[in-house]
Amino acid sequence: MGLRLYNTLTRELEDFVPLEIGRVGMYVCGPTVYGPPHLGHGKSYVSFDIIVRWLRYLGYAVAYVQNITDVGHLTDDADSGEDKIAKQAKKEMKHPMAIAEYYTWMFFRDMDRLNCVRPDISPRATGHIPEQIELVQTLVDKGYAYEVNGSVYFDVSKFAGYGKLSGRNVEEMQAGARVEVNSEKHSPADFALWKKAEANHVMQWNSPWGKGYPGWHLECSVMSMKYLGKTIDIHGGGIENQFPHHECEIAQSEAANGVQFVKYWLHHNMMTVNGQKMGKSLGNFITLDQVFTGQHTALSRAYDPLAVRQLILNSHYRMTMDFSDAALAAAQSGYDRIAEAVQALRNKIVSAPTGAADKSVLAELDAAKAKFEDAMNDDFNTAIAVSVLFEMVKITNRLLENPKTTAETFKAIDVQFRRLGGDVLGIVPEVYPHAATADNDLLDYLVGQMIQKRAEARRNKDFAASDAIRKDLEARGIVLEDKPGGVTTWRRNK
RNA sequence: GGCGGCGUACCCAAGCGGCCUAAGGGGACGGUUUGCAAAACCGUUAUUCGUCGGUUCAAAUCCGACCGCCGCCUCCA
Repeated sequence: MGLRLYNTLTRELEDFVPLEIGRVGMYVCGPTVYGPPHLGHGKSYVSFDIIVRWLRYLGYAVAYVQNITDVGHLTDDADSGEDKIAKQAKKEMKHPMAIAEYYTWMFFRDMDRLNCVRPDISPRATGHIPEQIELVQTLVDKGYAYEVNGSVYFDVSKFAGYGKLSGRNVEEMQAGARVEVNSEKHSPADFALWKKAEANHVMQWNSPWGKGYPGWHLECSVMSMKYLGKTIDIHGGGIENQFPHHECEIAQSEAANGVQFVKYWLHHNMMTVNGQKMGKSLGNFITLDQVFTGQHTALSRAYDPLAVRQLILNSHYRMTMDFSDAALAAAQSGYDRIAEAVQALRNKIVSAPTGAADKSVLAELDAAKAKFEDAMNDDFNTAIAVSVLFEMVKITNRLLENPKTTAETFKAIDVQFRRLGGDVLGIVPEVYPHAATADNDLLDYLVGQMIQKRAEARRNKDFAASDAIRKDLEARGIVLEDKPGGVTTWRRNK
């Protein structure tokens, strides 16, 4: 079975056929950098990270572009209100570019912690002002846009396909529109390509229409075209951007180029808190950093970034996910369970007897892999994919109890964990941060000394002393576990 | 008002016409193991999928109505 994905444009599950054999151009709408990234960003970019990773697993050479919006757009409606980055800049008494710089850094930091692969290109909107002006000019020249008083608007009535992505038509929208009519526009549905800047607007550029700044929708069209071409395979983003943002991107791009802009539109759904969308505007968001440090009243503890990732993968990307501390705690427990098994497995490879890998285990692994691949090919069903990892955990634990299991058998399982759990899902790291290996040698030695002291106390039936040692270590985040055969292992439990 | 989506066990969540008397995780309870823990293992926890109808040999899955919740139509992941 090949890859099938849900295309928002056609509202159907479609076979994935790239424009060019073996290559995929993928553009994902990035964040506007005026605040710390929150759990919603996590769901968004983990979702697309998985898609990129899966395409690469399938052998495609993927060019992954994800922009950074560092020009503030407007806080209330399309034609008035304040630039959000400028607003934050005033608040922090910094230059808008300093704000963008700082939150861009924070975004990358948190995405790295979530184990998202970096985009191949992270273009900034401010780095593409000439190209944006060029596109506006093209649209004016072709008669799709008009200038009024230093601002340029796209004339929606000139573009027949407007509404094809979101399934709306202009008349219906106007009936219930919440937007105040802007007198400059020919029609309320028209949208700004270029806005005239007032003198006190910090971010502004020269243009054929005077000093101004670009409209929000413009950057994605421009950067997508510049780095991936006039028609791209995949464009991703949040469902809330389906309209107007993506609809406007299509109108601009197709009007200018005369060819289809995007073949497959992929939209992920929102993260909610108590059933309400989590958003910067709503102020109900929990930042990723707060989750990783436990610094939020809604959280009972700090969570592993990869446990957050696992929580996100636990549901389908097109479904809303209601966030709760309990759900995250459950994901953390599940993550720990996989981590325990994988670490035990890797430790065992060293001491297990040599010999050929067990054929029946290899067959089980193949069956698991097939199930995993089918699930991922079915519109990226990560929930099933994660469940396959748990099946592998079961196999692992079963074999760990059998002293005859060979190192080759364990190696085969580890390879599959690395491939599916690591390369694809990104929830099984190459090396666990707190694993008793490598640079933790000294700690391993010291804890080993304590384990010996405790073993001695236990031999003397001095359980008070042995329990004291265990409690003491536990208070410092080190858990001792007595395994069958008189072996005691340790692990960290922050 | 228009457009879209969701409602599955105590919680999260997959399944989208027959292999479903419904994956997987968490939790809870019982058992094995253990000096005690921890971890692991075994077992139990939805004859039922918001409600009511309909289509079908067959429905959680399709259709209709109703109830509840959410998103978009203003910036937003």
